Amino acid sequence: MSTRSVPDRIAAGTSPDGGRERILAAAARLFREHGYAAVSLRAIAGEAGMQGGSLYHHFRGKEDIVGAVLDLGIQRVHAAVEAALAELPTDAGIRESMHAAVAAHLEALLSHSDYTSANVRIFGQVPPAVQEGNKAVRRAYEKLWADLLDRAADHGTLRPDLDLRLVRRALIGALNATLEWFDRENMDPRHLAAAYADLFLNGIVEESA
Amino acid sequence: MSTRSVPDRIAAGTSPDGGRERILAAAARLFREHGYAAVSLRAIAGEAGMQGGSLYHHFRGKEDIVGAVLDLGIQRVHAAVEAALAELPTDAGIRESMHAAVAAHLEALLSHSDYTSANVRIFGQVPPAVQEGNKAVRRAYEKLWADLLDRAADHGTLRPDLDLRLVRRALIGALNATLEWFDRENMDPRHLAAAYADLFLNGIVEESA
DNA sequence: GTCTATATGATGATAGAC
DNA sequence: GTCTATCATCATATAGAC
Repeated sequence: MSTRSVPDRIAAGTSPDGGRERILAAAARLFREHGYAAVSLRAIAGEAGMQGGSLYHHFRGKEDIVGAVLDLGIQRVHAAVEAALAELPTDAGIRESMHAAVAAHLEALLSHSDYTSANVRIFGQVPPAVQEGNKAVRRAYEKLWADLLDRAADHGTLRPDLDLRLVRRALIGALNATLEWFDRENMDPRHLAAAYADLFLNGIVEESA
Repeated sequence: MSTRSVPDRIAAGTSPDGGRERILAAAARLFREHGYAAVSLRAIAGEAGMQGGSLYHHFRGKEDIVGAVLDLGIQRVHAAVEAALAELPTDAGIRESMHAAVAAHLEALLSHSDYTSANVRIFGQVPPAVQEGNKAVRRAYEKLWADLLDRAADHGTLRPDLDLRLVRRALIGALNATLEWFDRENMDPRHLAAAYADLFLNGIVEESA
């Protein structure tokens, strides 16, 4: 039995998962900035405070590392949005639900931006086997949004001529694109969320007619 | 004076710019699929039907090639949208202008998808000097959209509380994200353009109130 | 304008000491 | 669990023949 607390073990680098987590954080940051192929295992190890060969104690290889980074990039956003929707009253309308989901997505997206941006940027560049592994995680998150929009449509609060698949893709595309320009120094993510939810709910023109 | 027509010279690979264009097309396709660092000059040369050393007759090196690919990815869309807007009557409203601009952006984006997708995917992964070179091209295209939205706001046809910078970024983000899933076999780009223009103009909820 | 050959260095992965 | 040493392979860029 360990004689050190969990934080102490993490600080000492002897936590069972401390090494693994340090490696993933380093990999996410480097993959985001330089792409998949440009990042050497030596560079990841260096950022994580170890030598190249030590990575193979925690992961089977480069594909194993990037697979974990890609999955975390989706799963953290998925968990945040799921939790935000669970906190809403059961009779919440589309405006309230959309705002909560958009705000949770953006807050998680921009808080874990090394993982989420790495996912958006390099998914299309990793080996096919790694892509396949991440697709299941992606589909699970897409279903959350599809269900949210379907429920609103069933309640008659959405315009009936919409293609909800296109709405979902446009919305997620616009949200994820914020990774390329958003700067916490200049804007509050909650302001961004309010503006984006309003934009998709109401559009830009003054009158509907 | 050449005894062959321009198409013949291009087909024979003896056009003054045929080699350069073949190299750029090959590079765009490979950069899009595998990322910047993953693509070797030998691979680009092979796709273009030559050997590695021959590239240096047309370009100074890898950064020169990727810079040209990134610039073309923006410039071709910019030119298409500019031409579409120029064809509109001078008294065209925001609905007509938005639809024309969205349709032209999507058509050019998806027609030159190797160049445009390479730009979206690898811009953040190329050396800083290459990024700087492409930023001027990006800013020029952003100004076109900023002017379009500003004119509509001046005419009072937009909701007055909008942050037009955010509207522009959300719209371009949603449009460019189509590169990751759009398939010409399953959808007409004009249908996509109509749905996206309508979505941003009118939003998704049934009533504005 | 394209070729071959080459200089110089970095890569992913592995083996085995401690 | 981390280290060092090493293998085989691949990279960009250059030089010079044709």
